[in-house]
Amino acid sequence: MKQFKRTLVTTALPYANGPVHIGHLAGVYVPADIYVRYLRLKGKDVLLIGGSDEHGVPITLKARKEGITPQDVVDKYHRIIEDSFRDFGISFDVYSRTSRKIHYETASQFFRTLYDKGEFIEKESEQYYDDEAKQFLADRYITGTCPHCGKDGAYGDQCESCGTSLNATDLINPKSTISGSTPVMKSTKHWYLPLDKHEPFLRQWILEGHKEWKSNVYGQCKSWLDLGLQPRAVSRDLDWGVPVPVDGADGKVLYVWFDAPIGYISATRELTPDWEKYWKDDECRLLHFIGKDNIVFHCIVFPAMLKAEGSYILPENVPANEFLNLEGDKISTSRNWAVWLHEYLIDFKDKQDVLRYVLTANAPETKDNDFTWKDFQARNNNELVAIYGNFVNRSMVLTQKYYDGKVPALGTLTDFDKETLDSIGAIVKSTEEALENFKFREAIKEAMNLARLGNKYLADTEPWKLIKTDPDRVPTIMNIALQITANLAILTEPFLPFSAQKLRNMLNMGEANWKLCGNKEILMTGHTINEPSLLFDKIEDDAIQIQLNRLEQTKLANQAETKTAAPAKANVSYDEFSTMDIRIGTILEAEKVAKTKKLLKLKIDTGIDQRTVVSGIAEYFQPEEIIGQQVSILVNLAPRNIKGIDSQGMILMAEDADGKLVFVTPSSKVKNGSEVK
RNA sequence: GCCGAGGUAGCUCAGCUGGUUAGAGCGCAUGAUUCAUAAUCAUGAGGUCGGCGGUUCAAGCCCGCCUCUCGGUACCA
Repeated sequence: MKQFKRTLVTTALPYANGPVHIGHLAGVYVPADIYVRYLRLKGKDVLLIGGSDEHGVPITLKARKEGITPQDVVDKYHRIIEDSFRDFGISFDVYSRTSRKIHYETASQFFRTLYDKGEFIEKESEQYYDDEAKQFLADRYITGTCPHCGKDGAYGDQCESCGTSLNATDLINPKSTISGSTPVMKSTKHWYLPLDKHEPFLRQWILEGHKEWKSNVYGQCKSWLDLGLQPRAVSRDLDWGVPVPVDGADGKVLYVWFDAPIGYISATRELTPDWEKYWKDDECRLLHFIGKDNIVFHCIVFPAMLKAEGSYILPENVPANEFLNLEGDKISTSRNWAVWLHEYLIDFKDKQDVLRYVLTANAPETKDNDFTWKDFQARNNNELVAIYGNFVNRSMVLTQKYYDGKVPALGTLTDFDKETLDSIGAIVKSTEEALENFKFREAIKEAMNLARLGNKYLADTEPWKLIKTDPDRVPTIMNIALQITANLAILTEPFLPFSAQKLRNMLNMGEANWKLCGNKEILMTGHTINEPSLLFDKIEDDAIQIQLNRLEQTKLANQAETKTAAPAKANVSYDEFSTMDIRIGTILEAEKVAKTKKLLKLKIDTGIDQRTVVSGIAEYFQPEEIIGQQVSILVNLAPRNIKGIDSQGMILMAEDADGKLVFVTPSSKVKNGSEVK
């Protein structure tokens, strides 16, 4: 394996439109912090880079909604995020933000280099333009009626009520959210990064060169490469972001996906004038810690950018994690279904390590995992308190009691003593091995085995009995128990930095140094330890119940919201309404459209004729169970070809709050062809 | 539909290029113990390794089909 002189660890930039939650922590920041702390303890040259991602349309929308500027939005969340990371002990060497001047310079330069090298292609395209506000509209700035579910308030990229992803041009009756006017199509020029051009290189580099990447990462890259890469726009029409540094590009900024990863580089520049040692020297190892939603950007898009630029190194590994769920449901910022870090730090003051421990022991390394408060409590009480805290406490209390806090001298070692001392080294070794391979769950379990070893050693040697029958033997036992404790103080430092620090203070040890790990004489004979205090406290049921109640409240609030009917659409005249010809018909035949998930091909007797309609209801109905069903059908909708079938009309469906579709059917049977008016 | 990842004890997960009676932690049961925040230590119960079929002397691991979960992608008049 190649030896590197330096390591640069980047962590996905949190988007500054909300605080950080446990999903972010478990997936990215906790493992990255553990890894970096470990390397630092080993005396390695390593940097941990982070920062807030502050551009992009969602932030401008949030600002508009709250009547403040985008800068206000990002200032607010950047502060919350930065403070909570610091208080939580994520040991960034630099935590920057993409609205800083140095980032604007770095990103502009980066773009300009690629531009000058001819690495972009230029394309004109037609996009919606707001004539009143005099600006092009990003997809998110356009709302209208969803062509799928018919609900108002769908965005140009997605309908939030049915979850369908859309093109802005699909929207019925589009409106600009800026001025409320109807947008017009207008031509605009943008630059594209031709990912397809880099495909052969990426294929070679990943599929041949990095077979050691985690299977989820490797698999997703392969999936994308096999689908074929497309040119991707690097600019867009918006006034919030890094301006495109080219003449005649007024009103255009770098697309946020292009700008954000460059933030890693700007943050490093902000930190040190030697930043090129970390970015442009192939003796440096670049690692990206991310969640699975970011795999494609960090394994395909960003490397393509770096390669196109030419002077940068590429990531050596991208240890991406899966997602963490909360009490069985997906974490969601918009639904407020999350444990927010800044709130946790208040509710569980000085319990940073408990959350760090739980999130590491249950990290979503190979598949999505579930965080439950009950598990949180159990791991604290049964593992941190009972195994780690308890061992530390009993070895220190005994030392105080028998030897007045002075480390007693080692006497003659029994075979069991030697075996136990050797086990320390073995545990350190397997912890290291797990850490080197980004297996943090396994690593923390191994580290805990050291505390288990200590408990077993005390139980087997029983110094509290020997003190009466064989007092000369006890100093050796207590010396060994204390050496195990001292080893724990170092070994657990990357995972539980606050508790490890506290333990070192109790042991009167000084700074941690990984080189001492596995050493059998960390504490010298006669060394005085301090009075012990508890490392971890039990968490009682009521503290857990408070959290569960809060989540229950969120659930109720969300239900209340979805029960509220959408507001009425704008008025239409009777003449407009009467242009629609809605009839009652009967389903004669139904079959699933091959190679689709949602589509049924229906044959309808409309009373006028028998016609074919394709309908997206296959997820809710089996073909055989709807034959004979009476339905309402819009018969004069312009026909459209779907999956090679001409669809002549649209079946009317009512959508329930949970998204379930039901037919709009006459309350008693009527003749086919009856008009609905 | 297609692509990717996953489905192993009640829970959370290990299981290397296929090889003896499938492992760990937590939980549970029983016993021991009291230095310790009733914490600890030992022992034990508990699994047709998602299902069916195949290859092999031998399959949790390889192949085929099916099924469920998560993600991506197509599609929704």
